[in-house]
Amino acid sequence: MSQNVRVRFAPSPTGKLHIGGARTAIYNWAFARANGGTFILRIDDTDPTRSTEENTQIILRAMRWLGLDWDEGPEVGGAAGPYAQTERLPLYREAAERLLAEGKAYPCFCTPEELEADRRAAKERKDPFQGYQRRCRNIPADEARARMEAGEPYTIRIKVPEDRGDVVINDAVHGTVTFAAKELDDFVIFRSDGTPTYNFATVVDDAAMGITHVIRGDDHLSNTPRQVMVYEALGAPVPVFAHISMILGTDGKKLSKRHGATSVEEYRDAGYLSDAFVNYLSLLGWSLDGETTIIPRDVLASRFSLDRISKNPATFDPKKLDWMNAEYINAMTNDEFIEKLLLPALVQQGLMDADPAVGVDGAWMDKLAAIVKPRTKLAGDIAGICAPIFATASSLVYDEKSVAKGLAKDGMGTILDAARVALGTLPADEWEAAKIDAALEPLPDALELKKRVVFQAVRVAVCGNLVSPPLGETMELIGRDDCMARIERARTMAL
RNA sequence: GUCCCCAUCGUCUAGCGGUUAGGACAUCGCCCUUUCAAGGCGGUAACACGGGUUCGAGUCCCGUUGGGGGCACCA
Repeated sequence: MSQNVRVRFAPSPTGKLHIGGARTAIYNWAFARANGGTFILRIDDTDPTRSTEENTQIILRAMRWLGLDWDEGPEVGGAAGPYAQTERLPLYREAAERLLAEGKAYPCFCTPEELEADRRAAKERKDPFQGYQRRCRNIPADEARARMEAGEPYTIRIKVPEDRGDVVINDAVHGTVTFAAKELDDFVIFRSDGTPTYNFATVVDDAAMGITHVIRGDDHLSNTPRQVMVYEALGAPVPVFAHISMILGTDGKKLSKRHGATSVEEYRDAGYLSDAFVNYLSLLGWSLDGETTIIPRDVLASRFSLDRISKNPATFDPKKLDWMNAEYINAMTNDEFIEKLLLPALVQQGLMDADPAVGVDGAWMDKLAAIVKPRTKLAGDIAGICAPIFATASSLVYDEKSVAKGLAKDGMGTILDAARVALGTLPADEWEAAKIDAALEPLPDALELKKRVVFQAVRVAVCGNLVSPPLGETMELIGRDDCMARIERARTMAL
């Protein structure tokens, strides 16, 4: 890539940043980074009725969370600004007037009704060409000017050159795509209300901003020949296109609200790690080598390439995302885990003082992290795992089913009594996992019961649940006195 | 309707004329184990269909079927 790569992500602030948009942003960003290029963020808000400032902020926030830093765009500025289309209106007008003056575009006075009638007629006579019938294309220039000056409403249409042959697009992912010349339409570039249409504004901007590669969704592929017409009329070089396939829901249908979470912020709030999320999304339609699945963002930023983008539409698989998130969590050091996930979760649950300096025993915290980390798939799991540990003998919530299955049975009281005695021999300063385990270890034989039954009973007594992290570790963290008190309390539930 | 795109395990994909069709998620089994995780080992599972081209086709060509997208004074 010898030229200076300039790419852009240009979302419309008509909604939140969704998964598909996020992936497009990631690809653009990664491509720029891998080629020492410039990544531009532009807000395509030419549709004032659906665009909102609030959505723009949501998108910027999502981009920051994803860690996709832009070199030019809102808040950082740049030489090619401004970076919101509503602030570039004069540029579009200027460009349209130039095309008008050069005879590369013309005013169209057709009313919506006339156009609709033409469309219907074309459909009825099964005309292979269903586009604009070019009624106004040959109105003499002076007549057109007179009607415009008289205040007659008009749109501006691009004039597809008579001799323009087929439009051949060389797409970086699809290869050569040909659109027949007869399909080309004199489409509207300026509305009668004086605003530019998307296909025009985008090209004017991309040309003005020197965009070299347009990486965007497949849904724009059919628009591309139209846009090529604009580039040519403008006399601007046509960029390289890379059309990436859509992301589908688990049912193979286009991703929508009914597939559950579709916006980036929902994933952020659900407790996914930005790194894992970006890694997962980058692999939806791209591969490094077909083998590697864990791809840290710095590798993505150095190894991303257009030629390894897949043509297939991809189905979003939440299960794999979950796995990847757990993978990233597990790869964290204990300290990282404590700082980024454990502490914040505990503080949020009110289990810990907001001031991290208060009441945190480093060694204790490290042991907690060691048992919580491998059990955490999502940040949201932490509170549930920690709850029994942070409870007290009186506040601990006993799970009904667990009590019924593991505690409220004949002979269980005997187990608790034996456990209390065994643990009672352990001095407070020797209350550690290995010694707790050792103290409990002879019980099954002594009581002539299965290991499982014995430990189940103690587990439910101490943790309130049949499921918990390893007993010894857990009991060490809970502390001697509280464990004894819990067993005491549980004794009343056992028979 | 018309134009364009797409087609390998359930899912994401590797493959770029000769492979026991590879990896990952999911799933199943085993090991570890006092429960749950984590980890280790192993299994099930795919070239949509039909024609060509070729000594040889998952790979190239055509068609069919099936999905998706565009065809607006929406982006």
